[in-house]
This record gives sequence, C-alpha cells and structure tokens, in this order.
Amino acid sequence: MRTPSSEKSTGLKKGSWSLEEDQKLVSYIKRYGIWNWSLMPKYAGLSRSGKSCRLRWMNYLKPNIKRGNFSKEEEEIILHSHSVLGNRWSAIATRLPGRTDNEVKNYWHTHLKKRGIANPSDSNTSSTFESNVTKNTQHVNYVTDNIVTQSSVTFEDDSSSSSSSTTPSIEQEVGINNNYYDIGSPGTVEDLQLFWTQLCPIENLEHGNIYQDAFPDSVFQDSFHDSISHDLYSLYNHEFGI
DNA sequence: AAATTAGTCAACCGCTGTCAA
DNA sequence: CTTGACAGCGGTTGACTAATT
Repeated sequence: MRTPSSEKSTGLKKGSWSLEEDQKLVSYIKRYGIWNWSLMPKYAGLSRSGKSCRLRWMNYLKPNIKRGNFSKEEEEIILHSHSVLGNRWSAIATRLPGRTDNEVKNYWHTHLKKRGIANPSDSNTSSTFESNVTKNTQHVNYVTDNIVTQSSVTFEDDSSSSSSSTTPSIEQEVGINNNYYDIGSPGTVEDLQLFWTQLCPIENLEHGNIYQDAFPDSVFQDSFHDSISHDLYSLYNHEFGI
C-alpha cells in the first residue's frame, strides 16, 4: 500500500482507499451504474481519478470477487495459461472466475514465477490443456459460490468462529452481498448536492427517464448520451424491472 | 527485544487499443 | 485521415507484515 497523499496539481487523493470511499463508490455504482469513469468520481463525492475508481471497483469492490488463497487447481490454470499466453494477465484471469488480472499477476510474481520458468511448457498439448481449463473452471465456479455464501455466514457468526478472521472483508464492510448499501453523503460541494437532490434523483431513474431527466444539462447530454443509457438501463432493468 | 531482510499485494504510472467526431 | 477521450492492460512501486538474525 502507498501512503495516502494529495496530488498537488489536481487535488486528487492517492494511496489506500478508506472504508468511506469504498462505500461511496459502491453506493454510487449500485444506484447509477458505470457510465463514465472520468466524470463519475465527482458525482460520487470522491476526490479520486477515474482510473483509481475503476481499479478499485474492478479489483476489490465488484461483486463476486474471490478473495483468499489460490487453490491447487487455480495454480495449475495459471501455470498452464501462462505457458500458452505469456504475461497476458487479463486473459489468464478470465479463466479464473472471481480472480482479477492484478491478483493473478501478483500471485504469479510472488508464488509461481520460479515454477513457471522452471517448467515453461510441460507435455500438455493445447487441446488437452483447454479441456482441463474447462473442467477446472467449473470447479472454481462452485468453490466461488461457496466462499461467497460462507463469507456471509461467518461474518454474522463471528464470535463463535474460532478459525475465521475477526476482520470483516471488504465485501462485508462495504455491504456487497448482504444488501446493505448506504448511499452516504453527497459531499459538501454545491454541485454534488445538486446532483444528488435534483439532477439525478432516484425517482427519475426509477421511472425510466434515464437520460433526459437525470441529466438536463446539455453538456452532460452530449457526453453521456450513449454511454449512460446502456449501463443504467441494464442496472435498473435488473433492479426495478423497468 | 531490536534491527534487518524478505515477501506480499494494493495501487500507481505509462502505454496501447478503440471509438467517435 | 487525424485527433482526442476513455477504457483497459501490464510493469512497477512502496508500505506493511512476517521471518530471520
């Protein structure tokens, strides 16, 4: 982790994310979806770059991110995938449901690098490998579901659990997977208050006025027109059956 | 117990690809 | 075709922690 600091030129915060920041980001995305990473932080009440928000969401806050140690099966998938794909971490990560490219990359560098170099390509053929990946992926999916379920139970039952950590996970703290989304404060900046209370009230979105009513300003309309509709519509179709 | 070293991993940086104007 | 904005990727950093001296 890096020391929290402010970027003097932009005033944007850097370094580790606080619980409050996580909650703001999760709450915002939960309500309004992902429409533009560069502009979103302002409206979510975050003094972060869009890049930073995207990274935080993709790697740690997004639902169904799998935490904890890698299984033997996952190790094998990484080793074999790396022998085929090289350092294409995002491609490798797609073979490991719930794992991110960053996590896979870190795990490779800290645990598997020497093994990978020592055995750059074993005797598996490509087709054999693919069938193994398919088989393993199904297994990992099952394990992932178990972990998510178990995670929530363990948290509620914390005092009686001797083996689990007493520190809640990111998901537990922020509210992912247990239906707790605190919308938080819109911040003290005037336009943020305007956004939360007038420009984009939840009622507008709930009634399907996803774009025109939520973003009446012409500047917003120009830049958001195409990108906002898909994500928001998907989210609200799922949430409210619009 | 204190100091040093090694390992881990969250986060940043710079670059590339894509797409719309 | 060019340009600019944005998303995404991979390499790297550096704070923190555990292990070792």
